[in-house]
Amino acid sequence: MNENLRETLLGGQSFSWREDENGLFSAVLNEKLYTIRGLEDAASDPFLYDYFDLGYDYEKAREAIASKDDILHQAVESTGTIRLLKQDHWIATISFILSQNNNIKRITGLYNRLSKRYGHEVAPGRYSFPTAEEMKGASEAELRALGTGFRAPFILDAIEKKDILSEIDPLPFDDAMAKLQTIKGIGPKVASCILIFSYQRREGFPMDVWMKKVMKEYYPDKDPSYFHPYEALSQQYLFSWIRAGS
DNA sequence: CACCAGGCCGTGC
DNA sequence: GCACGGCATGGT
Repeated sequence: MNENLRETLLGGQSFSWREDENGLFSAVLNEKLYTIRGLEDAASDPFLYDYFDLGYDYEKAREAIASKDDILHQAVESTGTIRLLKQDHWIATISFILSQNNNIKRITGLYNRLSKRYGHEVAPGRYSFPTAEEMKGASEAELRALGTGFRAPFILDAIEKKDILSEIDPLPFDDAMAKLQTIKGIGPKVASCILIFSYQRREGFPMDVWMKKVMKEYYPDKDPSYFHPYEALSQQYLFSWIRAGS
């Protein structure tokens, strides 16, 4: 089994995780500090089993994607298995609002500053990401002071409209996309990330600056439906591949 | 100094 | 409908 846990956890779908000098991954989730070395440490924990989507056959998907065309074959073979995490709706929403016109390193920094400021300490020096309720009293000036910049009013709007997040699940994909985009600062790219990495919608295909490059160069006459039924996973492999230098 | 980062909003046509 | 500038901040 060739799993690329580092790419899954630190490659841009979650900003909750960090890797220490011994190769251990840790994150505060579900009011607990989780520390794992590999997926085998997650299988026995019900929360992590769900979070890591362990019930899905990623090996089968990987093979299906790799056999689709030469580019996908290269992309898949360039890395180990990438999974689609099942993250908390609120955390994913704020995370990807923070992600716009930003880079992974700085997004992670903002995530941690919000946690320290509005969350609570769960283990020494480790803070939970704040719930919408915990962020309720935040002001725009305060959020800007933490470095969120022009995204500050978007976060405030998300707090205001947090109830939307519990109404997404039953909706068809396009309706779910549209509903998420009623929150300021959420456009098509951010909405698709939220749907994939929190609502298990595998038909999402986030188009960021990297993926626009991939599509223009390798799939000029194609659109995301070409990758059906593995849109999201194909996108993850292509994203990882192009970002690593193809 | 420039340009970029897992984009979106407001405006103008 | 599409094109464009602006936007906070930190890194290269």
